[in-house]
Amino acid sequence: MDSEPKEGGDIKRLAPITLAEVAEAAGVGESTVSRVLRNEGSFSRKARDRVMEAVERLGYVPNRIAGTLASTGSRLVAFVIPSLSNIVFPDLLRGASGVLEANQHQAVFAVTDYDPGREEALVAAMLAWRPTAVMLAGFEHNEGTRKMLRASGRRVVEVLDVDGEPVDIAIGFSNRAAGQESAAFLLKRGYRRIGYVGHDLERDTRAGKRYESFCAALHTAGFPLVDRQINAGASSVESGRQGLGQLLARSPGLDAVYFSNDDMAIGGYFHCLARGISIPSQLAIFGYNGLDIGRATPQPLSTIRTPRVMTGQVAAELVVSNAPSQVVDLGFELIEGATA
Amino acid sequence: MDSEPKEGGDIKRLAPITLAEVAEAAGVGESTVSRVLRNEGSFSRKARDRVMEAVERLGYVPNRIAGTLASTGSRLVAFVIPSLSNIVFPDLLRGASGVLEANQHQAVFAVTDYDPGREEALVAAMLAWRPTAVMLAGFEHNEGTRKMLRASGRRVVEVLDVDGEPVDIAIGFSNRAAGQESAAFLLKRGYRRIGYVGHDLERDTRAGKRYESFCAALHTAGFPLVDRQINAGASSVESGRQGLGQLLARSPGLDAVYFSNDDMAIGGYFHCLARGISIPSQLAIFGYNGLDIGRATPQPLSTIRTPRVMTGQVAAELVVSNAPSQVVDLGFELIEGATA
DNA sequence: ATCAATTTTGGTAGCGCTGCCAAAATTTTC
DNA sequence: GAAAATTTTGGCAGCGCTACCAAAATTGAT
Repeated sequence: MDSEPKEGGDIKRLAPITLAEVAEAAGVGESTVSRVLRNEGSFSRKARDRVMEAVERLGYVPNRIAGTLASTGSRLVAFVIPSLSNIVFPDLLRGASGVLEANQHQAVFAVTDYDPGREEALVAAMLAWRPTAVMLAGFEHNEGTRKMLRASGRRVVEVLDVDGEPVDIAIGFSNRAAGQESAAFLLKRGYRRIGYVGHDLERDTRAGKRYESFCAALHTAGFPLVDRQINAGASSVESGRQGLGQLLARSPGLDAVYFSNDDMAIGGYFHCLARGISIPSQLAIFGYNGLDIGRATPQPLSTIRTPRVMTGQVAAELVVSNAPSQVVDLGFELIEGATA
Repeated sequence: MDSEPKEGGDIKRLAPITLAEVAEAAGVGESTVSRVLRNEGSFSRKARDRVMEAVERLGYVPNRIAGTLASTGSRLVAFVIPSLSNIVFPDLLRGASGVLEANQHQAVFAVTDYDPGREEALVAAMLAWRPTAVMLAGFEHNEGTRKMLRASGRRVVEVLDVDGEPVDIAIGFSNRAAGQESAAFLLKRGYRRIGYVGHDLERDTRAGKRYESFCAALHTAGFPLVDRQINAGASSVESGRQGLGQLLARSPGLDAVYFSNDDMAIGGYFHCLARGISIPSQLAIFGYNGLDIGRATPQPLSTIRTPRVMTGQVAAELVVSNAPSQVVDLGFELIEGATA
């Protein structure tokens, strides 16, 4: 094997087959081939058969680059997401990709790593493909990003949050309400000395919103947050485990801990298992996301289940159907579980 | 809000700015603008400044569709992956996307749901974008898929496996070796009555390869697999938990269980926790993947850690550098852990 | 100052397809 | 059977950009 990229045994062509070649081979005009392949306009059954035969025989694959340039609409949908480590985003992509594929669209994505500057650069790169829509996480974007999006003439969908002013469409659930309800639940259960373990809130602004409204609700109820441990970096099971260890070392009297998400909460759960802290009698644990793993633990995790996959589905559906600007609140479900 | 998609306050343009308009505004020729923006060929400092000023002022975003059609190479890399639920694939995408973004490429993806027919259709859809490369999981593809890929003139990268005949490039690790080493490890530790809990092996052919070579190794050693529980559907913690329950109900005398991956193994771990089965003295557990969560459990999971993110990185690097056809075995690492 | 070498510049022909239109073929109507 | 209505068809401009080339401007050598 040498540096030559391809040298494919049988079929060796530098340039792929073009529509003109198919037309030639089928003995029809280019327009007819185009119409048949897009199943648009009118053509005779005979023409159709001859075209299809030629397409088959030559192994023709249409060039969407050219097609897009000539027509309008790229049938590409761009996702500019903060991360792929946080299961939230694969779930979102999963929901969307099914719908997109069923509608002959393709998903393009790029990962910002929670950096608004990168987000701006990546949005620009994405817009260069003239996508049908751009999907972003949440509402916190640079002014430059927002301006570019507005000027782009593309659909813009901000997902996984509804607490903000959308550029065009927003689909998700209220992180503020989630934080508030989590607090209400813990209070209702009688917990009073409540702590928090979270990851980098500067970057994950949705987690930040949950935290803020959680604290506010506790405060209003007269039982303000006792202590918190906020670890740098992304959320992870390990971070949650260590975080709870550090928190409890400082504040041993806590009776419940709210985690920034389920990954962190599962880590906390493991800490308790390892230390023999009984849940929930000695310490209650509450998460966010409603991951599957939380249902398989010996005690099901108390958490809030968010419709992440459905967010992706609905986002994709609105985009392919060219729906009007709107905010769709898909809500969430509080899972009582057995850890709080 | 009504059905009108956009009506963006200030900037209202149906068609985005074109390069010709920038040239006009900057008082230079189109070619100059093109050269400046691609930073290719030569141009004076003065020309550069005028172009950049106009670009800035007009908010010009180049049209890559047109650029690609006129030149060669779309700077798109297509991923046709089986799933987004299995963390393996987000990890792969994560590794690749960083490298791609750093090299001005974009990732497009589609999800086959482990269906070779869908894979074929999606590969065709992807090839329509004339991507720089197509990345696929493993070697098990329809003949039609393979033929299309060979005829496409694109780079083809088959990832996450090296046990097979690549179309062009293969990067990953040996699933057969992993199965074999897992068996050797359990035997070395003295386990003799070994079972297996897995998910749908027809579809996840890489898990199937591990299973086969695991069984073969046990057989060779004279301690063939005692029993197995194979659940339909994708792998999940819940499936692993239930699977182990069913397996142990049938074969209570097992002293070790090999799981199709870490998700399943963690499920098994939870089953043991819930039933008070002590690990590893009563039952040993061994997984595959080396997920982070397995390091945070009270007893670290015994497993094989695979370089999934690095697979993505290397795949992307080879593609952007137009490396020759080759097979890259990234190997794996056996984590002794505390569960086996 | 003169001519050669070099750098910078703009015009223009496509890239492969779709959209438009008028021409050709077919069907319907009287 | 002729005229009108309808369906089917092919030619060609042009989508926005890059590649190529020749012309213009600048620099260097003598």
